[in-house]
Amino acid sequence: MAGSDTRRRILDTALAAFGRDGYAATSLDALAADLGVRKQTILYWFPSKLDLFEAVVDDAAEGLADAFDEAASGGLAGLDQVQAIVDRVFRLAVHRPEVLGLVREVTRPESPTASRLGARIRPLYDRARDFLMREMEAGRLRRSDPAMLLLSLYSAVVGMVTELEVQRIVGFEPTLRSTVMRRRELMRFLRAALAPETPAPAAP
Amino acid sequence: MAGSDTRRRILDTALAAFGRDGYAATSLDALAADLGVRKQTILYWFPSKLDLFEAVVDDAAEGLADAFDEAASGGLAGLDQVQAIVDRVFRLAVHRPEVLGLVREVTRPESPTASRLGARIRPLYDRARDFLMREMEAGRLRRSDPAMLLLSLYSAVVGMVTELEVQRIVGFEPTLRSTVMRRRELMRFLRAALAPETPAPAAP
DNA sequence: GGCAATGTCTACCAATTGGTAGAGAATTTT
DNA sequence: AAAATTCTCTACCAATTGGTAGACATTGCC
Repeated sequence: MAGSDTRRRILDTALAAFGRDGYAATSLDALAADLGVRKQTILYWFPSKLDLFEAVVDDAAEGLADAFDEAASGGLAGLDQVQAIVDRVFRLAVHRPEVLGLVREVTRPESPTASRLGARIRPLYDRARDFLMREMEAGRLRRSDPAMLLLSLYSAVVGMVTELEVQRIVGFEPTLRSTVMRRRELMRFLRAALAPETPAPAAP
Repeated sequence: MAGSDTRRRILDTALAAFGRDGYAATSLDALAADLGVRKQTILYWFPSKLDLFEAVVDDAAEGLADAFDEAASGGLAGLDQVQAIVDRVFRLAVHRPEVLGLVREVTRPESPTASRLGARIRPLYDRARDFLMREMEAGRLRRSDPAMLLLSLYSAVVGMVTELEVQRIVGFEPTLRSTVMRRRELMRFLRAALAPETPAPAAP
């Protein structure tokens, strides 16, 4: 049963590599070297590079779904629920940035695995849209097109989280403190955009 | 002088390819085939693939700067100026999605050309931050950390614009109408987040 | 016409790529 | 203990990669 552990290790290392460098820039040889193993061991567990990539995508989608489930299981409502999910995604992004890098990679226009991720993500999307619709009707969120709003949310969160390097580019050293600040800023941003028209926050 | 035209064509085609498929997934042979030319012609104008990529990045940065200049030269203020820039970026993204794809490519954690784009983009960044700061002090925008806000803006705009494929993934056929709607939705989002605390919109 | 510069090409090349064939070790099953 | 299964390895391979060397054509200049 030691082999199954190898499979797990391959998936993890491949996720990191694909998410960081992309599919094309990741060679099986480099991957194998990372794992301290021969390329043929990888090809034993996954018949081809593309098969490996698809398995990694499935694995990552599962991880994402779990994270959402966890954040959505607290029975929260309105902005609090939104915040819980944003926090969870943020946490995921901080200690496993590869996952979001992989999402970015798979959403390339030419990616043959886009539909694969789509099928895995679709249920999450539907749930999120239903939630937003419900909260809007209950007056706990500003009313707008839920599908569009969800895209905006996705863009804001993933964009902010993924584009860490942009910070570095413009000379923003990403420290722990700046990460905390960014999350707070993002929440300010989201709250301002999502809060219902009739404001009731206890601002200082 | 026909050669200089070749150089231009190579830059354009390479920008499209790098922006769509990424650096590693773009081969000089494929590029040459696209151009109806031999790979060695490319290597005549650009000594290596990396040199070509850097030239493409410079070219794209120049294009971005021009777009910003154009949108910022109208002497607008507050949200109107923000909207003008968002519109401009949106327009660029619609008929030249490769440019933003390239930004995404170059902001990969391992990219050796990140600092190159950074140096080209930095002035734009500084100008934008100064603008936001001014507008906040004048009370025309909600007060917050301008650098952070700028990142949020960047994420929201580029995220929304770049992740067109996410729409497709969740079954949103990107039509002209949906594009218009998305821009409107984004502006709603931004206005809600950026408008000063004392609201004065003429909502129905 | 001669000639030099410019630009595109053919002919190669070494290195790397994903992948195949099958040997050999370790473990489990009988 | 023998046999079968599971797993990782060595030895290759054809195709593709970025890149070099230099022939060949075209153009403008004298």
